[in-house]
Amino acid sequence: MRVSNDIINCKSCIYRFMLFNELSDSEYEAVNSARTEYIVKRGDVIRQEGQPIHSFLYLRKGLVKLYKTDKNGKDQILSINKPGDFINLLSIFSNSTYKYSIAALEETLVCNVELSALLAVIRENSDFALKILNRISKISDEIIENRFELNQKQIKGRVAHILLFLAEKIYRKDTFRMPITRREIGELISMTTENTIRTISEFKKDGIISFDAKTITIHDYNRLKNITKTG
Amino acid sequence: MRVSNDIINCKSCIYRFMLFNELSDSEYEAVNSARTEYIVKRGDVIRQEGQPIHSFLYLRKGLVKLYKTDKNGKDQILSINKPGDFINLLSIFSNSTYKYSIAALEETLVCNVELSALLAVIRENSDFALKILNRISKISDEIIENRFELNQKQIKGRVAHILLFLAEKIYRKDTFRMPITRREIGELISMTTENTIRTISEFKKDGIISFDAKTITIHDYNRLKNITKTG
DNA sequence: TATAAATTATGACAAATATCATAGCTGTTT
DNA sequence: AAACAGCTATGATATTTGTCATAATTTATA
Repeated sequence: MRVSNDIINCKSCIYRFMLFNELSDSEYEAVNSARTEYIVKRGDVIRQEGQPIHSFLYLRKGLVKLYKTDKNGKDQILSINKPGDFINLLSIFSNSTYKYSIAALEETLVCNVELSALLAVIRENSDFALKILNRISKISDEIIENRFELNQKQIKGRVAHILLFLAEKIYRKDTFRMPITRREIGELISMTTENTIRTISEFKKDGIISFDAKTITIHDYNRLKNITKTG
Repeated sequence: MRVSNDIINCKSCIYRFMLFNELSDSEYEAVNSARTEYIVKRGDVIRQEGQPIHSFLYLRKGLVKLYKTDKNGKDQILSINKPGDFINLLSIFSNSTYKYSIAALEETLVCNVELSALLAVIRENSDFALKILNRISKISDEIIENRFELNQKQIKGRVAHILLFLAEKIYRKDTFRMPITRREIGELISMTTENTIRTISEFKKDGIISFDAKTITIHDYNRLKNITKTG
């Protein structure tokens, strides 16, 4: 019952919300009663760099980006998060204010747990604390691993990497509505919008993908995977 | 007494080893008795990607690099660590084997705490667990922030960033023995060795720095800082 | 100390990426 | 439906970075 209450809309959630199964009934109630939810739409900024941190945030539905704006006003996107992800875990324990911004890429259901409730449970339950340590390490591993991968690729490999990520990790489908603009892909891979567009057009010309204004279809996974390795 | 036992050779250690001051005497003894130390010299690999994780590692003296080798056999350096730093904290809680390699950049005194002893203390002492959470978040913040900074700079800005890091964060001196080769600087900033060398030579020609085979001196901090902003 | 190996240095050229300009397309608002 | 803003598209050109070659210097080692 507890689990079904927390699982929405995403296969991987079963695995992800297991975190809460570490808790006793009373601990779970403590977290749950400190929880609020709200819906945001594409473009809404959920949290902004510099804002104070009051809560622990996770997604029940939708898609968000974690990003940071540099001094030239350009954004760099650190990660894209899906239902079940704890989207501000990296910030909670190291800073009193956000180091990154979070914005919705589509209609998104955000859950808010009062930070004090989470901290109380961590204090009570050391196994839960270790689970949090594990989760936080994995999140940071993923971001670091991602930058490591991108750094050894040129633009074609980087774009291919993102397209595969969307198809395999986010949508688990060959055809999907593109959740991010070409500019945002550029912000993910640290390339200009123009060259990102050029690269995607080239993939289309080569028959690897096809797309219209709304959706994109991946036709040749092998070739795309090859490009992430060689390009 | 406990503190003096843990402070060696580095101003920032007083701050850093405060972590252990969270512990009761018996907890501290548990950690301390599970501790061994050994000395390694420049080039020695302390831990290698893929090795199983048995211990918690920190430095009492020296300098190490955390790095990862890509499929072309090229290294990317994620961070440089100094005395007081916990050099494998990111790996401990997320994986059973190392995701990064660690190697000494100079003669280094490494401390090893049996992982089981650390975990036992974390289980007993939730404030200590929170401190570990804080530390791990800061480490990952630093690495991510670093990549964010580098991504918005061209080669001159990146090299300047590293030189300032060495002078201000590691040595706190204008003149110091260069701990890393030009190739390693390139591996830190994701640029080729040749272009890294060219850039450093250019700084010399411009009078911003001077160097011989062993040491380097920074003459114009302002100009170097400016380059990190504009370049 | 002699020799080898790695590092630093520099030039010429190739390749990748950024920049600037312009235009068509799509979706939103009035 | 018209007007607008933002996104996609593409060409021309400039800039940045990488690659390859070669040599001097430094460091490590026999």
